[in-house]
Amino acid sequence: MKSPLNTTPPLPRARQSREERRQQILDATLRCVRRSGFHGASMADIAAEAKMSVGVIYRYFANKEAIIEAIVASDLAEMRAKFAEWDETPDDQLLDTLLNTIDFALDHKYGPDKSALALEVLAEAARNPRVAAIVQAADVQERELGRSLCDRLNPGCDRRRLDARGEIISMLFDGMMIRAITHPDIDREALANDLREVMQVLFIIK
Amino acid sequence: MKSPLNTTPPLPRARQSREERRQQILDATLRCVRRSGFHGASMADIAAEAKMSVGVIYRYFANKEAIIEAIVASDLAEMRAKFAEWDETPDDQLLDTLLNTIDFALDHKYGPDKSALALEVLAEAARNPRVAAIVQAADVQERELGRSLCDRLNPGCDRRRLDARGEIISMLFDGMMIRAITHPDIDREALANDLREVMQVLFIIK
Amino acid sequence: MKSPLNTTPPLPRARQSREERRQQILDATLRCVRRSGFHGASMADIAAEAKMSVGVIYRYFANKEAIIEAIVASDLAEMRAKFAEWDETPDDQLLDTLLNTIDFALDHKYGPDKSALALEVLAEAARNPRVAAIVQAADVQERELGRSLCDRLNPGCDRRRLDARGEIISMLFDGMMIRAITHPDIDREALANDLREVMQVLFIIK
Amino acid sequence: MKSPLNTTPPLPRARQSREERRQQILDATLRCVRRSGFHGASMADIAAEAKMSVGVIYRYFANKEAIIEAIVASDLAEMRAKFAEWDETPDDQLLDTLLNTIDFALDHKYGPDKSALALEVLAEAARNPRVAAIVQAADVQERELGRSLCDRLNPGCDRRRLDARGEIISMLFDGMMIRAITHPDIDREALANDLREVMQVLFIIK
DNA sequence: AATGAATGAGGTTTCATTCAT
DNA sequence: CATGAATGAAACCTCATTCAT
Repeated sequence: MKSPLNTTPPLPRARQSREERRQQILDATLRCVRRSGFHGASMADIAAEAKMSVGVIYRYFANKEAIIEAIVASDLAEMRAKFAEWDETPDDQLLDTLLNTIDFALDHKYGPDKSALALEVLAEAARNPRVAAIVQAADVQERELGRSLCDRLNPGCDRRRLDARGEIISMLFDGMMIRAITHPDIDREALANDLREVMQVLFIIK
Repeated sequence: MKSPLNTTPPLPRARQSREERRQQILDATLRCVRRSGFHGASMADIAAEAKMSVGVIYRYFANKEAIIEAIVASDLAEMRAKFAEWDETPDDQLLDTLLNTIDFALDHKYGPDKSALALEVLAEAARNPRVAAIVQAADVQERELGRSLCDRLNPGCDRRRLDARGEIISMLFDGMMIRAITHPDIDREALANDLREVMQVLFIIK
Repeated sequence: MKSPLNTTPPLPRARQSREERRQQILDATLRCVRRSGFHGASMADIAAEAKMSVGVIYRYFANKEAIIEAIVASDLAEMRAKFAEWDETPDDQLLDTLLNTIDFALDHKYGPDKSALALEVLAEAARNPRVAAIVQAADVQERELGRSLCDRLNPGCDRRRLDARGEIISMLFDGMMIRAITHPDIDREALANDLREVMQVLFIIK
Repeated sequence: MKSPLNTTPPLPRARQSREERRQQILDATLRCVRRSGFHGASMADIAAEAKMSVGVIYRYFANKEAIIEAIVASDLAEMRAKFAEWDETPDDQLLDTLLNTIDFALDHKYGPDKSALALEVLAEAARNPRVAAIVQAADVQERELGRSLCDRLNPGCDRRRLDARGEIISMLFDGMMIRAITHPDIDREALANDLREVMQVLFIIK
């Protein structure tokens, strides 16, 4: 012990922890990316937004791509959290819980920022294999979780049909993000009503 | 004044019309954008791909943004052509025709390039108001066409419900483009079967 | 024919040929490198020295390394030219010609710039495998030429000894470049006299 | 005197003396410079190699240049030690001792790292007057020592000739460092044999 | 009209140096 | 004294756009 008198942590620890600093950079990047896209957001922009110097960012991320990957990963983690929540719902409340998610999903996906980021990520994934790998790995997990939900709603159902139905449900939710761009001012109430009806049909196979 | 007085054409007249030239540039850009995205495609790339000099491109488009806008517009025009086709289908064949579109749609949307471009466009639209305007204007038209189709399948149905249902159908087709990225290797046959069932339900309200 | 009246070459050809432009860049780089070394010479410095913009340099060289390699290559080409000259000297004048080279070599190697560049190249070669390859490939040729000269002076001599002697002679001439740095103000006259004596011994084996 | 009043040593006293610390830094720098050259070795690299923080290095050296200068000086000191050794050799063993040095010199100069560093230093000296001054001051001393050796081998010889011969011998040894780069895979045995013969001639004037 | 060489601002990244802790 | 996070200038390189030919 260099100084046993010192009660504060031996390593003087920065004002902010390494993790906080990383998050600060990710938050700033998020704002920039929403404003200008991955390629439009320059490191200088990000640094300014995070109120840091350009150089310091490189102490926390190897390069710009690493920041992007971190954003993608954290964006996907959010969705996984949602699934975890459903996983703990009792069987008899599951269908209702899922149907009630519709309103939440609509608000979420039609939020202007949320979908913009997701589309940015997807466009990037369409070309950047590393991003594609992250996105697809996350989807594998989501499908697994989704399948177990579907299984509980349709006990004994053929797995092939289960998967196909899961895929269709995913299309619907993913499609919302595109509709949020192409038709931002829908009649959300009418849509919610109809969606609930349709979803009920989709969740119960046959 | 180009020189309307000049009756004899001393200049051997452009081998290609202005419109052909524009299209040639757009085609080249499309190939570049699919390969590297809007920002990854440089004017030099485009010029090389179009077998022109960079300078000449600026005689046909004010700047790179203008080319992008033109591409977006032409991409959307393609979809309008599809609707026009359906518009001419007799009532008694309409549902079948639409259901048969599913296979075509799957092949189309799950094609690697197609969705990449669309997502590129949508991500751009999420930020660039001019692109957003183009995309949304196209969607207004598509919805109009879609509504008339839906109306023929569900005579006398409330317009609000019609629109909501149209929205949901759009979500499904749009969602395919995202699924093409996140889950490119689906069991397309099982999916097509299930989709046909689901679509039948979606097309017929109530 | 775009303009049959135009007697000048059909391609309007830049004011300077591509080759001239390349040389202009190499010359500017040479001045910068002598002043500040390979790493000290920035692309901006080179551009300023060549009275060009930074960007144009990249139309002629892929990157800074390529410029360096070109400099290295041209530096080595110079030496090869010297050998070619000796190759055409008749047998009975060869020894005298070589001995007379000593004065030229001293002036050349002790010139302030010449050795600086060579050492820069060698230091780079000591670490950069691509540069090392260029330098060593050139040396293979030089040795071949040197061996044929040595062979003419020592007919029937064992090749192994021939090569060793050639190596020693190379050491002497290469060593001059280092001496030019560590002891720039030698008594060049006394040195030339002694060198002539020594060389005579070196050229004639045994 | 850090604190002569303080009889009890509350601060555990630096484990290493200031000089040891300096040497530690120089050693680390040496390893880094051999690996990547003066410009390639970053302060962070050096700190990591020396297992210190960057900050502490600045307590021992004003800046990076000062470290380099210290390295250059220490590199030259090594050679001086060699001369001192010879200085103590009795006259009747001197020539043999010197000739036996050849094998050592070959191993030393053809070592990959050694010459790389020396060339790095020389290239730097060719541009940086401060480094040039250090290198040249060291050479003055080496020449003095060399002259006294030559004098013992050639008693009563004219100083001008002595110096010239010394210069030529220096060229040979310095040249080895360049040959080590341009022709690293020589037939070292044949070379050693021939060198011994040649050296014998060089050491004895006339 | 067409060319493609030239421009130079702006992109990402590195690194010597400082200084609060 | 030691630390290592922070700074920000400067490095290399790219590219949309212009313009002399």
